[in-house]
Amino acid sequence: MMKFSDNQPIYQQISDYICNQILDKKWIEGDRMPSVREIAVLMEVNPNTAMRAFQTLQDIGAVENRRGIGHFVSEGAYDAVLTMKRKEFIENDVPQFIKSMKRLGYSLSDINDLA
Amino acid sequence: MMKFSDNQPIYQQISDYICNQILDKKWIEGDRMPSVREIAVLMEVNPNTAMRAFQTLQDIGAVENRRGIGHFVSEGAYDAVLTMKRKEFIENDVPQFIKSMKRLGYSLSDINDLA
Amino acid sequence: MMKFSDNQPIYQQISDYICNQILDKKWIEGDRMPSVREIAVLMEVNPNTAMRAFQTLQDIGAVENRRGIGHFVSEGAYDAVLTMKRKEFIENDVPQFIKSMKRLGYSLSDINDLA
Amino acid sequence: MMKFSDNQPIYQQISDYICNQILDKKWIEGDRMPSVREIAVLMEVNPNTAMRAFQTLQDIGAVENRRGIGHFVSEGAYDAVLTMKRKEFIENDVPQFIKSMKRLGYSLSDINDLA
DNA sequence: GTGGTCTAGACCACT
DNA sequence: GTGGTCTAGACCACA
Repeated sequence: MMKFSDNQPIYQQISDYICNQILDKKWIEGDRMPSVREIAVLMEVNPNTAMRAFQTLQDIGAVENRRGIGHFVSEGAYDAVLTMKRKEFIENDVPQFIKSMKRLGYSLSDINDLA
Repeated sequence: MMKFSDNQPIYQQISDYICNQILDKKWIEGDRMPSVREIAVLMEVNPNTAMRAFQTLQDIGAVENRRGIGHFVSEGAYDAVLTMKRKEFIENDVPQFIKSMKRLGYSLSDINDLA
Repeated sequence: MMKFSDNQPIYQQISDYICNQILDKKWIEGDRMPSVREIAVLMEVNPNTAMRAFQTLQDIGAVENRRGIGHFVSEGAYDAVLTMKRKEFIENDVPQFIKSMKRLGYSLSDINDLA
Repeated sequence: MMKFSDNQPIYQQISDYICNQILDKKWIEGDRMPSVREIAVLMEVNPNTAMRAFQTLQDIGAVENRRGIGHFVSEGAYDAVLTMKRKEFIENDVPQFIKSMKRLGYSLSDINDLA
């Protein structure tokens, strides 16, 4: 169902995947998400690992839990995730990318050609 | 002396730093590099960690060891590093960057404005 | 209708709420209580959860069930609840409160000022 | 070595214990803490459980980790913990305590006599 | 030696 | 059924 890379913890890859689902509006606010066990089966992962993904999502306010019922995409999840990811992107990814780019002798128009 | 991030091994951060010194022509081919111990002290790092950084540099042919004397920037180091880093950049960094960028609703011209 | 905290079972929060109604003499002995279904709807809770709240109240003798009719505040409910809650308060809550208070550098007169 | 209560997760009781050590100045900033495995043995708990305690402490900034070396009481831990615990106390514990107290017919001078 | 991640599987409280 | 916690034990990367 899903290929995991080795240089990042699986639970993080799962929570990133879910964030992307939210950003792509495939899962919208209020939606009930698959249960921990379902995710575990779908992604061929231990339930604990799936659980941990949900917990990190809860920490950033993207997901909330109704006890005994399941996890839901929380109110304002889209904005919360978008804002957080954009901040990370602008503050970390972009400067680092630009720095590497310049060091390696490329310009943004080169990137444009590649994209 | 140097701040290390948590999501990447320290030895790799050190070897990246050295690669950048080479790319920026601050250290050029034939230069004698600081000893493992000097690096360890300067960067407040375990000597084993500094050693491991040198080993990865040796593996990619950027550095060579003259026994009993020290480490030197090897012949052709600049080209070797540049080629390798460019390959990584084009194959991994650029596609990933573009994907994030699109998902977050930015375009290359936005990036241009930020840079 | 009601906000539930996460660190305590909902059925317990409901039964506490009802105990408080009794202590505050808002519901007095012999009063007919809302039905399980009514509670469930009002509090947006699973009927089983509401049911369980009633059961714990029955266990401590605060509520009695007349079959086919409904739940009633039982004879002596006020005294029973008061006695039980006081015991809990003196034996558990007070010592724990005092301990936290001291550790955080407050005295009872500080609390008095806050209250 | 330590008795754990049933109505709170063990990992939380451990992290509370550590917070108290910090508040009581038994462990001060910069101190190296026992390793995860040591804690696990001392407290007769699974290493994962001890680990989780450390992680919650890291989240609140009381503890930091030097990779491959161990966990340390972080700079400013005392203030961070004190501030956080005080906030919780004033905002949650005190009002709730006062409310119970009044409802059960006690006054602060009664509490004073008990303390 | 250290922490970090993961699996397998159990048990529990709650809805 | 749901999530939450815990154990036992493994493997890995890192210092």
